[in-house]
Amino acid sequence: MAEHPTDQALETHDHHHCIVAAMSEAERICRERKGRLTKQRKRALELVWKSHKPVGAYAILEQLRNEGFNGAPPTVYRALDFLLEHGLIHRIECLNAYTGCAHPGNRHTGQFLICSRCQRVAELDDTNINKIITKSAQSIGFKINSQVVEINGVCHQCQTQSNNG
Amino acid sequence: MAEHPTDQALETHDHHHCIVAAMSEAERICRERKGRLTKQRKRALELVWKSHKPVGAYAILEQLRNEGFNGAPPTVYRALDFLLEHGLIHRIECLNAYTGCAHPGNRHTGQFLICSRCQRVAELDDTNINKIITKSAQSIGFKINSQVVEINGVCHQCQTQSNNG
DNA sequence: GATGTTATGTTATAGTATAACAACTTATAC
DNA sequence: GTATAAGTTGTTATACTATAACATAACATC
Repeated sequence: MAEHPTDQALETHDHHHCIVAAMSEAERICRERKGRLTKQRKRALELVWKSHKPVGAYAILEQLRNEGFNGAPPTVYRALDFLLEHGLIHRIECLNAYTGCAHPGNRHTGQFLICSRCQRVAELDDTNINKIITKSAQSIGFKINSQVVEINGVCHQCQTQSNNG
Repeated sequence: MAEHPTDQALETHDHHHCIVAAMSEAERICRERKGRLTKQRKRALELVWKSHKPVGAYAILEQLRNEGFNGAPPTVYRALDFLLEHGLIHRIECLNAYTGCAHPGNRHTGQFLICSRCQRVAELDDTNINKIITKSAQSIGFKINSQVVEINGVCHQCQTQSNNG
């Protein structure tokens, strides 16, 4: 748990619990789907979950290298691809970064609230948003494969306190 | 108008008209806001509008170079920044590319339907989508600055015809 | 025509992602 | 048990996207 002080200050919940829960969910899902959650994939997932801030592929790479893996970029991108495919993480397009999926299992479309102050991302899974987007697309005959909904702004916590980095 | 054959085949409307209209709108808006639509910015905007496919910054750079400008990446990114600021183009996050704004004027949030077959992008400006997203964010105290809504799929035209690249 | 402001030129570099091919592991069948 | 096929990782090189930093030029206003 060697996080930055700011990270710790911002965690109002037991984030360790998040990680443990996410990992055991991932194990279960991969077992079910016969996906192989190898050592590196597992470690990559843990690193993604380490905070609620999305992490870049190269940040993960650096961590892995610090831990003795001697990987190159493709190693990390492959792990991320696997995790994305199995719905264990999401990619945040406007940050070029990755974040743990709050409701893993089936590949689904969430909405992401990205705080520009604390950099944390919260995942909504508001089916109303999906529905209205789907409806709007259907009305002009567009067939949806996937949706990207990313909302930039300031989270509640950061609005009500001023001492954030 | 030296477009690829596929581009031409896909254009079911007089796209030249789109460009002309967009440029004159841009002139008007810049005059109004006292933004300087310089030669390069203007040319960049025209190149963005050249098709309904979003174009990357380096594609624009290459075009400009072909035309005798001897610019470097910053030249193009600056022009794009200006155009984004004045609401004349949009950035498509999941493509790292730029597309002409269908309703320029004030900086607004559109929704983008991205066709994976023909690569064309259609812009919706569905206020219902904005509203429901805003509502959902507000309900957890999140203050929105900007929204990214990008919908990947297949457009109506591509669904009903098979001869698309 | 001096001054401040805005825009562009230029060089270098940072950050993100993938192609292509080799080597190794694992699972399964024979 | 070893041959085979499938999946995973290693390795090198490179492509693509974006910005920092500083120099120069164009423009507007007085």
